Order: sequence, then structure tokens, then C-alpha cells
Amino acid sequence: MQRPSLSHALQQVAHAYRGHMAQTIREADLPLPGTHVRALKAVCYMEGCTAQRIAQRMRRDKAQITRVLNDLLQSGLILKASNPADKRSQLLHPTPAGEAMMQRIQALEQQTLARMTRDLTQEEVEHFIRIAWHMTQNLEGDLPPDN
Amino acid sequence: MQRPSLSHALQQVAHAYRGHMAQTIREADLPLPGTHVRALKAVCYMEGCTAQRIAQRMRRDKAQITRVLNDLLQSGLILKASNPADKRSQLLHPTPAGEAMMQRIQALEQQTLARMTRDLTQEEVEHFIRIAWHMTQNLEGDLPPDN
DNA sequence: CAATATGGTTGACACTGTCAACGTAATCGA
DNA sequence: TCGATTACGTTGACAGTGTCAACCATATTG
Repeated sequence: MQRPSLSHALQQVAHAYRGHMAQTIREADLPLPGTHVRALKAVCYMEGCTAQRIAQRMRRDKAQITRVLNDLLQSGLILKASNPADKRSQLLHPTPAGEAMMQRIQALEQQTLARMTRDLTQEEVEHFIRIAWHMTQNLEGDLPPDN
Repeated sequence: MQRPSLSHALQQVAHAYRGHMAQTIREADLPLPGTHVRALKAVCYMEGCTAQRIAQRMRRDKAQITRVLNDLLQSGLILKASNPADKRSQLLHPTPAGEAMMQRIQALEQQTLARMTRDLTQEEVEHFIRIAWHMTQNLEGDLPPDN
């Protein structure tokens, strides 16, 4: 164990990021929890986006994704369209409101990220991302970065 | 946004660590959730440990800490002793069972950390920790590493 | 002493995450 | 082509995480 330990540092920074984003979003009156934001991001930026693909990308249980997507649907931020290639699944698309929401949230996230990395060099940040990704793969296996 | 983005990398690695530790602990039949583990760690390694100090260290709500400590108390892993310096608070100590539990969990954590960093150099890991800590401070303010 | 601040507890609630079971649709192999 | 198996999405149930507000008892401060 180091001072501070890897586990402690990891938990703290993840918690700090989560909390700061949550507060920023709350202050901007965009009542969307973190998981919803991430799912909406996937819907906006993934080609041929389905619930299954979101679950894989986020490494979350598909049940959770279903519920988040239903919330987004009810909030009018996304739409489900039948998937001609597979009648079991639906293709997901953002509505204009969803796109607009994504724009606003992206801006808030950029703010948070900028503050978080304000005195770090580009190299340091990229190094951090690379190591984080490496650790993830070491623990979980392998999926492409994707974003 | 990079590929993968900082936010995504951060959430993934934190989730992977949490999940791997949870599974490892489950497989070892030590039915203790992550927050409980972290609190027990604090009780075992902090001098003059009180609920308040744990809450500060973990940056969590004191209500949550109260409940976690009560669980640990009921599980016979810690003890509360009256604090001569302040009758409102209690000094926390591990029981022998708590110490033993801590030993076993420490070993499991070391395993997980070793796997997570298996192909990384010491410098890379320390760099990662330093940057993580830096980001935390950028978002939250300033508390000493402490561990 | 009165006002205020702090440590801890409790209730309530929102969010996160997983597991199991199910219906439907696709796919694969005999 | 039919039957078994697998995959997508949904639902129910539940455990765990995290915060806020109200409260009591004790400390601290003016």
C-alpha cells in the first residue's frame, strides 16, 4: 500500500468527478442522472445504437439499460425505431430535444474536465487515460475503447 | 473528447476495480460490501479513529458512515469506546475478528491490485496515482492523502 | 449563560448495479 | 425444415451507494 494507495486514489477521483458532474447538472436544471447522461451520449454518438450495444459499451446489466432508456423515452429525449435487421431489438435515435440536451451536457462536461485537468499537460492526461484503460483491460478482458 | 475520453476511462476503471473486488470478496465468502471494507480499513489504520474522521477521509456523508459502522459493530468486527476528549464521539477500534478480516481482505486487495497493474511499471502506477490525486483536488479542494 | 457549532443518529429518498425469469425472435445443427 | 439453443429486451426483486434534513447531546465561544 502506497500513500495514497491506488485504490483510494481511484475511488476518490471517480467519486469527485461523479459528484462534480451531478452538481453541475443540477445547477443547470437539467435533471438527468449520470447513467442517463452516459446512455444518451451513446444514443447520440453510436451508429446503429441498440440497448445491447449500450450495455456492452458501459459494461452494465441490460436490465439497467432498459430502464434508463425508458426514462429517456418518456422524457422525450430519444426514440425507438424497429430494427429491420433484427426484430427483437430496436434502433435508438435522439430526438431534437435529446440532441439539444446532449449539447448542453457536453458543454458542462467539458467544463468539469477542463477544471479537473487544469494544471495537467495533454501528455499527462493521455497517459492517465492509457493507464486507466490498461488497468480496465487487465481486470475485465477486452473491448475496444469506442469513445 | 478523446478516444477513449477521460470520463469514460475513469468510469470504466473505477467500475472494473469495484466489480473485481466485490467478486473476489464474494468468492472468498467474506460478505462485506465495498464501503464497509473501506470503513474497516480506516478503523484499523487510523489513529484515534472516529466516525467523523472516516467521513472526512472517504468524503462521504456522515449518515452513511454511521450505518456502515453499525453494521460492522453488529458483525463483531469493531468496537465503540467512549472518547474521553469528547463525550459526543466514540473512538473506534477493530476487534480481533475485525483485524483478521482486514488481513484477509488486504490480501485479496493486493491480488486485485497486482492483476490490475501487472504489466505496468512502478513509475506508471505512481504517476497514475499522482494525477488521480491532482484531479481530485482540482475538483474538490484539499485534504491530505492520508493513505 | 446564551448562542452557535459539532459529532452522531435517524428517516426518507434517489441513484446504481445485479440476478433470475420470461417472451419473442434469430440461428445453428441434425 | 424442425428443434434446440442462443440472443435481445423487459420485468420483478433486491442489495448497495449516496445525500439531505431534522434531531439530540455535547462543546465552544462571546
